[in-house]
Amino acid sequence: MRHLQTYRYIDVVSKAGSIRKAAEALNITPSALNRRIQAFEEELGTPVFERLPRGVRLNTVGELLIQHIRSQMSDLDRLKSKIADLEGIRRGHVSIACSQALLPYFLPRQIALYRRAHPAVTFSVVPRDRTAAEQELIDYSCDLLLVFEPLPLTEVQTLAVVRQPLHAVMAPQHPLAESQTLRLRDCLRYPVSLPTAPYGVRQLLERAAARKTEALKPMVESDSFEFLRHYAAAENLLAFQIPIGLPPSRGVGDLVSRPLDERDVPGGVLLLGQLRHRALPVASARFADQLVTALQTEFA
Amino acid sequence: MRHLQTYRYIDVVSKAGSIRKAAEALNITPSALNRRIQAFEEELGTPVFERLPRGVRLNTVGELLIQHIRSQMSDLDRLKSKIADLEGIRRGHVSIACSQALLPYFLPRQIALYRRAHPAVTFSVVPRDRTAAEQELIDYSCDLLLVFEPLPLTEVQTLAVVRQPLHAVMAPQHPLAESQTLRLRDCLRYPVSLPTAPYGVRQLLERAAARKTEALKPMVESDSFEFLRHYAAAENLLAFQIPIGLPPSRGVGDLVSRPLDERDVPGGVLLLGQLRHRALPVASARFADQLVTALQTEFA
DNA sequence: CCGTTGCGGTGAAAAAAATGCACCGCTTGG
DNA sequence: CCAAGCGGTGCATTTTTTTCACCGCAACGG
Repeated sequence: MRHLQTYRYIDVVSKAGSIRKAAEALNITPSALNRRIQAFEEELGTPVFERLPRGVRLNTVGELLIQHIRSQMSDLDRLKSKIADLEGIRRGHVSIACSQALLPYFLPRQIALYRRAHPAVTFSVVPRDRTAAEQELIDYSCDLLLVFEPLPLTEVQTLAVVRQPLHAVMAPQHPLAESQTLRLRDCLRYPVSLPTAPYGVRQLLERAAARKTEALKPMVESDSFEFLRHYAAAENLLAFQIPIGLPPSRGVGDLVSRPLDERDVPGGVLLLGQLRHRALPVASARFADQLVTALQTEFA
Repeated sequence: MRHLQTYRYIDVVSKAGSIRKAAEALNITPSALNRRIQAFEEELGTPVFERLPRGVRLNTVGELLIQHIRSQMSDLDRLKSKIADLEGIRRGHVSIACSQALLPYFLPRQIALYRRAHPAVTFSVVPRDRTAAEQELIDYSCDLLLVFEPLPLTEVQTLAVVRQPLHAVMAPQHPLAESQTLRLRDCLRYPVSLPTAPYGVRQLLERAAARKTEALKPMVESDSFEFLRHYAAAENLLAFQIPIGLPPSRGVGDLVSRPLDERDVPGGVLLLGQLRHRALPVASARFADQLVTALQTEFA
């Protein structure tokens, strides 16, 4: 909307860190952008940016302002989606920041289900770790967050929480594939692969191992659960995953999964949330509702 | 702020009911205003006003839009007041819609008290009946509402409620001035003056009288409590008022007040509220805090 | 040490947008 | 049937915004 251009400009400048870079991104000359900002600051009666030798940065007022700008933009989106809804069009866009475990099965299924009912609604799914996901919410870059083992998130309002025990994933011919549930000690007798330290799965395992005074000695580490899963199949290693990241049946294709005994490794939690006090666009709110019921019925 | 001019224009047009009238109020030509509205509607992709033979009126989308506009404007005010606060200026404006009983003693005292601490904060006090006061909140024309015996107010969020027993007000030489508390039956033996039907005081008395199968036969009716009070002194009639509308001591100057027995006439409630889900400007929020504690300590 | 680079800012010309004016067609009410 | 009031439009005019070319400044690198 044109009357919010200045707001958009300020937003872009704050992200770019310099007027000239922002101007390039906005396809206008730096001087035009500079003048807009100056005019706005004059109107507001106070500077919004600190001028540094290598660019600009929001000052305290600017921080307040940028929050206001983001919330107003999101509110305008919400208005538009309400209007679309009112016209029966049911358009919209839903943007979700989520942990990797959601990518293979859960979200594709849920999104497909939602889009069968509302084909004009589009989706963005961005894999993010737990802290980055929260930042996406705060920036209004995402509507929803769906992460495993969140850190204390002060800006997030919980929509649903479900418990997720850890599973070990392995090739069908792995010796442990015989057991129905696995003890941690048994797992650690075999070579394992692990996600890197920031991930919830890794932290749960580290904590559990520490309690048993065992050490984790992963043969392979990676940021990618998909890689770990495939690698486990290839080299007959153990990998670890949570149920929502596993196919609905416990063994499918070239891998099987077995739950870890909760006495050894307590399950983590998977959290669906949104930015606190934010009113979501209708499409996002409806999709969130669907996720809440899906999570609760599938992982009660 | 200039970038919200179109919003302001739309707001004024919606209130004026015609583009030409609004244009006059805004000191621009109707054609300029008309074009702005057309441009905005085109940008939005849908009309906002219905064109009628004698003017324009908001359509459904327009109603949605106007809500959005009001909330955005109020949000901008809040941002500005936050900024002022941050700069230590503590400016601001507080606007209160209230019942008449608040006008003589309570609000003047409270506002004076607040302004001693924050001299740059300005106030509007508009006397309104209970339904009109709610409308003021919904329009964002007022920040706070302070009314006696509110009807069910769905859009209002309660900040404080205090009980207010009814008092009879009379000249010191009135026979009933002897008693400490009054029974309804005693009062009705003497000529009384009453506020008109929409007022809470009147309704409480009507209900109480009906229960006792008595009838109220006011000698004088008025919309103005101030008039009623002075008239009671002049003709030696009984008037009725709630404690918050009376001077702190029970008899001062040429009038005394005596409480009605609560067995006959149950007290009403005085409610302090704001628009639900609205974030108030800092000044209004602080003043509301002060009112809450004042109400609770003075009328616990 | 000095040239180079990238930054925010400015003056004047050029382009774009908003406005004012005069007018149209329409409905309504006397 | 006409006058009044309404929304809408074409065109000249005014105002605002953008561009272009340039300045001074601080940081960096040889």
